[in-house]
Amino acid sequence: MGQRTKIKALLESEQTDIEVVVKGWVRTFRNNQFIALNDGSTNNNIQIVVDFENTDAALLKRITTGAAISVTGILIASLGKGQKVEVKATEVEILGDSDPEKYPLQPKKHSLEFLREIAHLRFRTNTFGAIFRVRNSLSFAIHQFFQERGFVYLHTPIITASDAEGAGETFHVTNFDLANPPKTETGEIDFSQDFFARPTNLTVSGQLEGELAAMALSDIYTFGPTFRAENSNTTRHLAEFWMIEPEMAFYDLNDNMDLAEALLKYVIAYALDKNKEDIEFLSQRLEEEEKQKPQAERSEMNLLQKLEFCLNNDFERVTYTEAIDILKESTPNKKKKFQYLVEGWGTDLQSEHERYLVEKHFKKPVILTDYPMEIKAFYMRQNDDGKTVRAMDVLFPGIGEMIGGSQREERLDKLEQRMDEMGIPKEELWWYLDTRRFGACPHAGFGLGFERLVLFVTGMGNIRDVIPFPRYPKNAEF
RNA sequence: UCCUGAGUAGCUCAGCCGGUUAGAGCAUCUGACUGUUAAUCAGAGGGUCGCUGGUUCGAGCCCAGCCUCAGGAGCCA
Repeated sequence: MGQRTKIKALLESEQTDIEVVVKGWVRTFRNNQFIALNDGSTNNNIQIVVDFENTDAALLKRITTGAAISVTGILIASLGKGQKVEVKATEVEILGDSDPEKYPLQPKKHSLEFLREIAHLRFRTNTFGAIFRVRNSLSFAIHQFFQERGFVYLHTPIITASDAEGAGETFHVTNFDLANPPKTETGEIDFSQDFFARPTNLTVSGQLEGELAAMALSDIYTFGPTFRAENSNTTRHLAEFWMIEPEMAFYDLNDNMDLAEALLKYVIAYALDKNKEDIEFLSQRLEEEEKQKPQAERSEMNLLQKLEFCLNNDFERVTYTEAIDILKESTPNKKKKFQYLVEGWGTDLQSEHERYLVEKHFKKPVILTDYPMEIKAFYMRQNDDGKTVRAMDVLFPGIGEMIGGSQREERLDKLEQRMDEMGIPKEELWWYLDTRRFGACPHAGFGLGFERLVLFVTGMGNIRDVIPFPRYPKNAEF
């Protein structure tokens, strides 16, 4: 018995009439003789032809949807239509049975909601096979992009003590017996007896630590899990998600934007090249889904066209102030179609405003910059006008904010002043402020939400479908 | 957390104005057929109508509370 060959290689094989061994999971078994077999190497199945008249009936009965089998046979040019090659089986071995009365996946369309409930099995569907192969490629491409440019991959801590970053609600980390935690004399929980001798939580961002490393290594990036305990119930938020956070010394905001745009284009192009078939499958899947919708709600471009369009056009770069002017003069604002009307300068943009700018006005990715200081984080570099900061948000159609970043405030006095104003405890972040005391330099960085990127490239509608086992309020199954 | 909608067979869904034994397609099982493409044909089995309580002679249907899911909003990546 020879080595097993993956189905992707078999389907691409130039040679036929050779003996092969294939292993995989049965998708369908038609007519008591045709097995559609898949091993995840490609979305396409290989057809196994069983000589049912000379095969034990008890064995045939065990070839059911979901069963794991090993097939030895001859790879031949297919005698039927619909596929180029097929495997004429000489031996079929059942590696793992799959009780058809209990196996939940059927050879038919299932709703994404149902598949979410059986996330441990949804890998076995065409859609999720494609999604996770694309996710893999995007992940690899991100490393390749940064490695080609001399960035250092930095592992920032998952457990942090500072709760001062203001990036959101945190999950606490402790080894206390929660039913009976040590108390101080005044009746409060005594964290001095906890594992780290202080309150700790899961990271909400590796940025502050990333900045420390950039102040020596020049260009670094992180790519790791991030945790937010916000009670967010949307199609674009998770409690546990993966984030890419590059941080570059001697970069200003323009350099930052250039890098962000280059990164996104690089990884999208990479996935289009490596996962053409998967993305084509997802594109077709979307088109069929769209046929259910009324004409007016269908998108103008299919998924492939959207991705190509994104590659071939410069992202629009607009300041917050310019964006407000555009929105003020926009038809939906004048006709009072917006739920939140745009009247003055200074408030944050609502989802509907971002969507109007990206999907209706510019019709391409938009980078908004120079937001009002009041609505942005303390570490963003202040502009000379005294009211805006060098922030940037990269907005994508259908997704909203894909990237959030800024040039960082490197001037100690400005930074401390802002921390005081916003009530950020300077003592806790002494180590962060030290970088401004010793060899401070202009620098910038951003955070890219990995699942939002996967969402865009796969064309999926819910972020819970582009991560293997999503964590969100009231859900940590699997 | 807020707004809207939904929860009926393994899956997708229908179920009239509150009225007899709750239906269909697919899946499953049995049989037939055997170059099929989510095979086809015939037959069969399969239900705590999300949960709890209430109204009523009678509730899948009406009311209240709760749970879960979806979409939108907020928080953000």
